[in-house]
Amino acid sequence: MTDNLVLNMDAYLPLRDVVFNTLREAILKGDLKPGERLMELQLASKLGVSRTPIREAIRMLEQEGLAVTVPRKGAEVAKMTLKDMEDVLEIRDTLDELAARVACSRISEEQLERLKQIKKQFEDSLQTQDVKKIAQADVNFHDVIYEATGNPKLVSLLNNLREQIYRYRIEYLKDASSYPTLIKEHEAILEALQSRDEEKVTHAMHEHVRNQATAVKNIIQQQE
Amino acid sequence: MTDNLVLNMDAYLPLRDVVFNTLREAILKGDLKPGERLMELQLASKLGVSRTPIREAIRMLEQEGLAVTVPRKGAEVAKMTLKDMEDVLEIRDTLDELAARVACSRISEEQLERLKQIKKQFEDSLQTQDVKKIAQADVNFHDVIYEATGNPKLVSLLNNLREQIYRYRIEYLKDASSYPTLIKEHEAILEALQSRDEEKVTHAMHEHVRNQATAVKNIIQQQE
DNA sequence: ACAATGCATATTGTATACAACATACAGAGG
DNA sequence: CCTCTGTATGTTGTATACAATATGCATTGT
Repeated sequence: MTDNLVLNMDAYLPLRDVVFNTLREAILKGDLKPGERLMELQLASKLGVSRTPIREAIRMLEQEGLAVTVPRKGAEVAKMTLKDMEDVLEIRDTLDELAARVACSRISEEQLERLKQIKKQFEDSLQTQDVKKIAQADVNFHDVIYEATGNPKLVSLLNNLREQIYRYRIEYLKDASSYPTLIKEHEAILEALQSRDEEKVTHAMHEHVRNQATAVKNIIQQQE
Repeated sequence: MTDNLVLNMDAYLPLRDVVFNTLREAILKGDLKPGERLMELQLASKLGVSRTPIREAIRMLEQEGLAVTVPRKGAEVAKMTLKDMEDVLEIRDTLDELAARVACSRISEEQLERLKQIKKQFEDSLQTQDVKKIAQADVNFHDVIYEATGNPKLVSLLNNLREQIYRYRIEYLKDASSYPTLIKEHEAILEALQSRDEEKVTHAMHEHVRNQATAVKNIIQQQE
């Protein structure tokens, strides 16, 4: 029998996951604003499903830190104060450093090659002025490093932390004056990884994240 | 009007939270074993509630990493391989070090005093042979440090990581031969915090966590 | 004997119904 | 005018009903 027709049964996703992804996207893109109420019936009718998958999705968002619910009052999009952001950035700094250090010894030649290409793509994206494209290219760059750690739990933690600052990072990337610095920092990280110099890698990554942290904090303070 | 009768309305907890806590406890205590199926109807009748709160609790456990669900198959208690545990311990090591470093500069005199008392309580608990009591006393010790960071997100992350290794840590604490080392390590951490020596604190904490990590890994290997 | 098929059953996925509670507002009473 | 209370309404909390799918087993055909 020909086994070329194993059409992927991954097509199915429970509605709760569809709803979860949809709401998460909406929150990160800013379509759902911090403090905005997440009313089950309203969301259900808007998304054309019943309350059940909505509720389950909300429970998941809650655990991701993207929503907050008060019993018998309902859920709302999580607000991020400057303090919250500082707390997240403090953790992210440390874990990104860990990821860099671990990746340094575990990254494969093939992954290094891919990182080099993606670094170029990032630089190209800076020309486009398309902020979301730039953000995605940056995400890709760091994802290679994350995956090189071979630690899936670390990867998902870092992705979660990144999510939480996404809204503000987008603002930061609108400022073209920071691009040269970004390029240099990526360069430094790549080179350090290529030479497998743990000291350099962690330092470069720390520098990179710290700069971003400062920028993000400034943006929040401006908004307040 | 007398305002002394503000009896706390916190008495109410949604069933989903009750179920969540119950299941989490059961998983951590080992009453629900890794790989064991979490069937909604069965749990519902056992806990005397309907499927709805059970399902929501499962979604929460899922995000905590304590349960894994396959669509249309159902949820089961997460299995922990040696690799999974190593991944968790790698993260925990780094974050505990971060917590120690941050706490070092932010811990109050009052908290230091409390830490000192709790350290004594821990030492007392070692005499009792009651493993769960010892584990709790150890948790208390570290909790003071966590809270001293003033970073709630870090606290909840560390609690979550601790949860994931709880089952194995219990085994580790059954071995009385490690007690003297534990006492010394706690002592070193406390002293370093009292002298506000960041270098010493992080080193002591790293040492402490690393020892525990090694022990936990040994236990898992024995079990396999 | 064995593979394929169909059927019964168990279980999850989703929708809906009902209950409990919160909120806002109007009206009664002071 | 103010306060309190009752009521109407909206929303969440929980239970249940129904649909779709997975699983195990018996049966059938070869």
